[in-house]
Amino acid sequence: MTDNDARKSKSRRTREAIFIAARRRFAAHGYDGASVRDIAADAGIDPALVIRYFGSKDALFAEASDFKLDLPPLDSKMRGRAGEYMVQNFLDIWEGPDAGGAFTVLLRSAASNEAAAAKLREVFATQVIPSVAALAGTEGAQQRAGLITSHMLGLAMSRYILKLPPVVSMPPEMIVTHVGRAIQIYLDTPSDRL
Amino acid sequence: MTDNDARKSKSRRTREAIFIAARRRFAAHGYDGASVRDIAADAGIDPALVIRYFGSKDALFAEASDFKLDLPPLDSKMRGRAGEYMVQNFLDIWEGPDAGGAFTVLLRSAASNEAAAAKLREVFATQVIPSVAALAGTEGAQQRAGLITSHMLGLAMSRYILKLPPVVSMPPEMIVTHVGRAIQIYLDTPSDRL
DNA sequence: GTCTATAATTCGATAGAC
DNA sequence: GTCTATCGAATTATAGAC
Repeated sequence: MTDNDARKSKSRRTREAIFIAARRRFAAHGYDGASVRDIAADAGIDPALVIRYFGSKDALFAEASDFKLDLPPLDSKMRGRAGEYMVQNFLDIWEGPDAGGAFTVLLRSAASNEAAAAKLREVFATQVIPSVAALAGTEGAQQRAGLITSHMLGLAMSRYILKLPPVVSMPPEMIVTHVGRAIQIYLDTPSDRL
Repeated sequence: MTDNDARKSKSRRTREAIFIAARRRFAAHGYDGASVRDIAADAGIDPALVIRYFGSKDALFAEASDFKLDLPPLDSKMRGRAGEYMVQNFLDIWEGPDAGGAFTVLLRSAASNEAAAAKLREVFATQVIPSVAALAGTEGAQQRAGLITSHMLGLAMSRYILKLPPVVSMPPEMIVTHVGRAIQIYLDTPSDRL
């Protein structure tokens, strides 16, 4: 390993440290509540380096909140249990191995930051609606997706952001069962009854 | 009307102007996004007066976000349609004559402001849970209220905060019908199946 | 590649004249 | 009762030494 490689490697690790600290700070306190100084302190480096590596706080936020929902392909043969499946997948995003991730960053900030809200709308339009359309047909897919998202986002708000005690202590299986059933109804409602 | 009365009256009107401007600013931009200077500019007065009348920005926020859900009494004789009734009532809070009110202030700020989140939890505990308990019995009332709130808050987030296009353009009757049915199921589920 | 020092704003809050 | 002037702290971002 040459000196050049060593430097490059250290540079990459510094950038990574900043990125991880930023995602955690943004997730915990939102865009406004997380300062560049705080992020730098968490990462153990100087605040100036944050700007040097990412250009601006906005650019860092954009990168920290960029993510794919990664909805697994839901074909029509699993129709009957798609609701439960979607809720389980949603819980995995929040509570799985890489929790505290970009989704928390986005939702927490979106309420008072227009850029974050716009990105959330984009995720909805490009990832949620097509996924619902693939499952229940294109007709009424926007309304179905809207109703489903209304429930899912509220679940995330209640459980992870506001931390309403009864929702926090609810076991995952209970959430999957009940919310899954509600989602299933939204998927099964005939288009002409929407 | 004496000089004293006139002064008092003007004082009251100034305070009112500050309060209205504050509620609108907080509702539109959240706690952090609304500065005392902005609020004063909207009210057409000097920033120092905001502090003079309310003591601090925190105190002003507390007053602007204080509200009662004012859930109408739901007795058990309207059981079958309670879900739709609750959703209609919820829509009225947001879209009725005094929209842009304290609820918007609270929800928008709660995502990144712990004080606002705490107040929202208090509203949930002291107003939502008892109302659900009166309707469906005390057994499992917390879980029922949690599931119902998960849907309602998500609806508010989608329609009023994030403004997801399909949810924004959804006619109220459609929301009442579909979300009302989901709420109804949460109310009707037997306690031993929760 | 990293840090010190600081510029340029913006914030909430205060003191005191009128 | 209202405003002018300003303080002290915090913010993002930059310039330049090492």
